[in-house]
Amino acid sequence: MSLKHAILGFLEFGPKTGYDLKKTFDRSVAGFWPAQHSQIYSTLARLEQDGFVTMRVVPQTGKPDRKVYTITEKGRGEMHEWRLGSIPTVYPRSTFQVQLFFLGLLSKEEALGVLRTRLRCVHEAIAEFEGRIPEAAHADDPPEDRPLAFHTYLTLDFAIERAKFTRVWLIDLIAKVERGDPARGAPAAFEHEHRDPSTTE
Amino acid sequence: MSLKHAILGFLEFGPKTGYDLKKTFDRSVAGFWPAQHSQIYSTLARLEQDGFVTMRVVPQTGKPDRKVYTITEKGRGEMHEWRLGSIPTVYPRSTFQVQLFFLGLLSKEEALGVLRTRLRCVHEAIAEFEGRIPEAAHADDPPEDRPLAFHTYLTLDFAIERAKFTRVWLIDLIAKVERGDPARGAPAAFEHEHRDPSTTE
DNA sequence: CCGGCCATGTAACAGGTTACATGATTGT
DNA sequence: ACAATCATGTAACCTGTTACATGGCCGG
Repeated sequence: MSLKHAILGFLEFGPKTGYDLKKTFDRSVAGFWPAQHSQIYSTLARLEQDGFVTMRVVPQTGKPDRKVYTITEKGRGEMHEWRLGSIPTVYPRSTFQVQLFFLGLLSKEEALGVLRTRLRCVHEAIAEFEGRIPEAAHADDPPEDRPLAFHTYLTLDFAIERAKFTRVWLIDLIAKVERGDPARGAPAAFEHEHRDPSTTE
Repeated sequence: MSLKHAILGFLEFGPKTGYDLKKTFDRSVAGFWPAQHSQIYSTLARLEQDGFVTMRVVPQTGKPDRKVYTITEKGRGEMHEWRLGSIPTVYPRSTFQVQLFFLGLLSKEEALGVLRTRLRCVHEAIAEFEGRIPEAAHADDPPEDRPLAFHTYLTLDFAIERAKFTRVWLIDLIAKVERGDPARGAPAAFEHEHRDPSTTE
């Protein structure tokens, strides 16, 4: 359960409300761990019950009262352990790979269409990530979040480089399909123009 | 919802029972779309209700009866559309990146420890994937699944190459941290030996 | 006047995980 | 004797998504 630890991680930099946390999430880890405010609020409640954080109400006039959460020593301990612990390598579900897997019953032209569309998406993603670098490299408004800047940059860099890798891999695959040469062991998967029900069943 | 389409995709190669499907999943897409048998059975029931598949009971003696599911024309249509459609680029949640993000409050040595552990995991993953290539390249037992071999290989190749990319990226990061030179914009995140609560709050 | 910001939640739902449950046959 | 294979499911649970709900203040 990573949401719990992400929240604890942010609270290590200073007390925050659920609302603050939502903004912090959106500014930093949303790319690989998005969180709805509804989920943040309910997780905070559970963290308080479990003694990882404490809450104090700060009354306001005109606006709803703020519920400010502060991480406890127990919370810091939990977070420290989690940080050091090796995380079981879980392979995230990938719709892209499922689509790739079932591309076989398409004609060569159809398959190329899908792959090229995908390539454009990856391209756009790279551009979007790169556009976020300047903003990420500089300190954000709340001064207590400033140490986050480097890590936002770090994960952004990872995302960009990985997307670039995906791009070359896709370009490579497209070239192979275009040549009608899907490398080793291919049972002529991209050969036939259209599936013939009588042969596949 | 990709499970639905993965099931339809497999049924395009021929009628199958839920049990067969579970095995097919484990042999092919489990790396990026695992499925429990409980989930497969309930999804099949819904697919039948929606008219994407039909079911007929094949009685057996000594064993439980088989419920054999066959894809309908409607099901093929749905699958064909899904295959052609561009899938919204969803960034899967990544615990690894969350851990990376919150590495900052560790000492340099601790951080290096975590990164090196991670590197070993990636290393092992590569070895495991590569070990699966020969098995994937050859036809599987059920003859109607033979066309799956190439696509199993394709997605396996993607997984391997991506893991190799991750390996290089990690090695690079480790080197940077060792040099104490975390590149551009780093606010000395790996500098301090241990967090000092009074300075972070 | 309207939309957005502040700030909190609740509730229904969808998807996925884990455990429980049955029971004969076949192989070691 | 014991475990695995065949073959089906149910039920509780956890995580995450979407929509509903409130209400004052501020800027254009």
